[in-house]
Amino acid sequence: MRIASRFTIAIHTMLVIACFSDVRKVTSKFIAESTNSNPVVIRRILGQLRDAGLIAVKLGVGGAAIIKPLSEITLCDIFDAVEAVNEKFFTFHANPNCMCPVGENIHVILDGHLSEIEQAMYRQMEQTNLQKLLEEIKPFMK
Amino acid sequence: MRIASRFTIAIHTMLVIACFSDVRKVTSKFIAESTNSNPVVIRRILGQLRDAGLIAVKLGVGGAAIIKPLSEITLCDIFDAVEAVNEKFFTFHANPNCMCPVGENIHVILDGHLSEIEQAMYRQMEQTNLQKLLEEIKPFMK
DNA sequence: GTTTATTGTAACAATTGACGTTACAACGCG
DNA sequence: CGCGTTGTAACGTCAATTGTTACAATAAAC
Repeated sequence: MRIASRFTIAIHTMLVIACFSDVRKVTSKFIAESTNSNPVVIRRILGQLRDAGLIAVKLGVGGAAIIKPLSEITLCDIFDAVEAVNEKFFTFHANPNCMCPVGENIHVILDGHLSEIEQAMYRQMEQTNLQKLLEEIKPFMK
Repeated sequence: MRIASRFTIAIHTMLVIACFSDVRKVTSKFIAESTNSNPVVIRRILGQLRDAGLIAVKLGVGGAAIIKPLSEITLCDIFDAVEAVNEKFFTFHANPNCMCPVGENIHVILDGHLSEIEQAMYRQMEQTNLQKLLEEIKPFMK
């Protein structure tokens, strides 16, 4: 099991925008060069970040900017933006046999525990925001 | 992003073994019927659970049994058994551009935070063991 | 010793999702 | 208008998951 690289690319993307958007125009091409990805892939991610209300992207002239205080954007927000929120984190096998006491009750028994695991991950993701990450990068920048 | 159904099938499998192995022979076919899966798929999972030291599988005559105290087998053990342990949980995009201050330092900055998220999930998975799950199922079994 | 059910494993197909790529219409500024 | 850029559709490729068929190896039962 793996979480798609889309997540780390999205974080990287947000940091590039945060670092450069007042200095220069941050286009999908520029971000693609920093992430070693592809402008179209980046535009898809930018679209998701925009739909989540985290950034604004200028049509025509180009360029992305962050439209929320950096300290209020957590890794959780970015994760939710680029990984389908409505999808279940854990995949449950379909139609367990209800003639078996385990199969009949596995959902009732397990759903709560699985949801707690997911929540633990989310709580931790909420602990890190872009402001914090930016402060960790700054010493390397000058 | 999704965690493969292998994980919930493995939990289901362990519960079936725990419930029935002293009453009857628990074969891959029997488990496949309860999970609505396939005997070969189950045998693959049984192999992983065996390699992790959680169960023993009788060759020839058939049948699986748990070889560790139920209270000492957590969802974490099962997760580690069926999801490749050596693999990274988060996929990092390859070769970020080291000519960019963000690309150059993204790994140093992010690795620790990502690892904390992963650990939070693991800590929660350690909170639930098979003994607990079995007690939750028993009322339905009578 | 033969029969029987079962495991372990290889091999393959089907499906899905991620990522990259090409192409192009729409957009907005100079 | 001309230019660079975005948004998006349409594909191709690749890897992982799940299911399936097939079969040798195993061990108990008879």
